[in-house]
Amino acid sequence: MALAEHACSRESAVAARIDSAPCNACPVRSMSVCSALEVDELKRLADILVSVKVDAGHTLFAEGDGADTLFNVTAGTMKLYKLLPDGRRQITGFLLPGDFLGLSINDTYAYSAESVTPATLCRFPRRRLEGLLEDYPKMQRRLFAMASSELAAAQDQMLLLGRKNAKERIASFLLMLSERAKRRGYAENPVHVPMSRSDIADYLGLTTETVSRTFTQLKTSRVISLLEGGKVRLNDLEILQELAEGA
Amino acid sequence: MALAEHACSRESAVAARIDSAPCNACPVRSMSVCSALEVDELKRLADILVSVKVDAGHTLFAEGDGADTLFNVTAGTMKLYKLLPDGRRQITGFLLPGDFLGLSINDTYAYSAESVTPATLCRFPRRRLEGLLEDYPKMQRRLFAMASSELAAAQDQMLLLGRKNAKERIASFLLMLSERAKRRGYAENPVHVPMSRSDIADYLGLTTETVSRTFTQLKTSRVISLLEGGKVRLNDLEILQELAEGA
DNA sequence: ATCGTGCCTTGATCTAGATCAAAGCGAGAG
DNA sequence: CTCTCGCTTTGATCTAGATCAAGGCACGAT
Repeated sequence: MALAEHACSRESAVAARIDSAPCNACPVRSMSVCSALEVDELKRLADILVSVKVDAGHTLFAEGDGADTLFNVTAGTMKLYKLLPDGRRQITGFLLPGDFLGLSINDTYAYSAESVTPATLCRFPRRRLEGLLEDYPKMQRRLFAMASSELAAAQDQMLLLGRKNAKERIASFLLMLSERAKRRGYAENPVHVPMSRSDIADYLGLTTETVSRTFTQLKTSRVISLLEGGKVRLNDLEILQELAEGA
Repeated sequence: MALAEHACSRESAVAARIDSAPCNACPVRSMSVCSALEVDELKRLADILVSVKVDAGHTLFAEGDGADTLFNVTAGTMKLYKLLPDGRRQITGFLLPGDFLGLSINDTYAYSAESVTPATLCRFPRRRLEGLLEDYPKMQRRLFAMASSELAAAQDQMLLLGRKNAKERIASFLLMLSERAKRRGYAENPVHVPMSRSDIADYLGLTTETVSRTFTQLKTSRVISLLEGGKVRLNDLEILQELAEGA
């Protein structure tokens, strides 16, 4: 029996305590921290989590907020970003189902989190999840592995932001989206690109205009095709790969 | 009794099995993974590590090499970097004593590691360290905390690379170095800047010329002073902070 | 001492991408 | 059906920082 409530400090979100055997049927179980746990252990996880549904454009939390909840994306796409005082924005990552968010060193979030599409997430009280990590070292290890691969992705992104030109950035971005979709079992070619030009720009350190022009260039040179509903067909993976590395 | 040997596949490095009670006296014990262990537990760590000394400019390992060793910096400064096929380089981080390197998701390094100054490191066989992590969950947790804070630093760096201008980048860089030095108990103001202009450029996504000009500008406006031996005095932290955030 | 060989700095010019400006275009509201 | 409003595309111009080009300076080797 699900009960609706107001979930977050910001705007409205619908939260529902999971009825029964929740995690077992979870579509992202195999992708996330949960994959570290056995069926019976999952019960303890289910006990501390609440499922949250949000509309597109919902701010889950903002940089500097007290970081007492962690989340796991189960459906939809989220974006994480940082702002400079004058409003310049850097999106540090897009999250897909299975991704974790909310980790922080001190006790405040180091970035803001907002949904790109309608999304659902599992919400965990930080303290209680930490308790679980103490009891289940394999879960701790799994979380460490996830953080490590995020770190590797962050280093790739530094190379992109520091040294690649606009075309290389867009090519890399499309390949990355396609690769991630594939590993989660979604369509990898036509790849779904749900975020706006302006989000892409803020992720790649460009402007909307440059992103738009570069998409047009790639389309004109037949390397990609822009389809309906935010889908992009990658017509020549090989060329795209070369473009991405500037070879 | 120390025995010298050739350590790495690349160039020569001097490795020495530690004689006795090694970690106890280690200058960076409190800063690194080791801080998670008690004196008696440290013995097991000491058993699997070898101390390595390298000259400045020594390549410890290269991107793509088999990642079967991990390192902990005990003295000196290291740099990690990624290369594009045409030689463009992005330095993804500078490591100070206490920092860990060598983590990888698959079994190859995702970046190259080279010493900026003469350095000493502890070298661990990956398998055996992983064994230790299984036995000591608190060490696992400590490593996770270190990875998390590296991740947070990487996100800051994305903001810098994606959205800050040259002056903001240099100001941020100097403040970051000073802050890190402070937390490790080194001099924070005149701050030691051991890396070349070209390394700084490749870390900040600029060219040597721009780095040099920007240092000159900051010097001319009396915000910093360039001292002997790669030291930089930060004359006005407040202004520097404002410059860094573009306020 | 003198010579090189790498840095580092400074100057002149160029350019990729930003900025400024103005149409298209499309989905939801009325 | 038509009107908006927000997003996207395209065009014209501008500029921060890259690139090209000399010198200057310091330190190790001869």
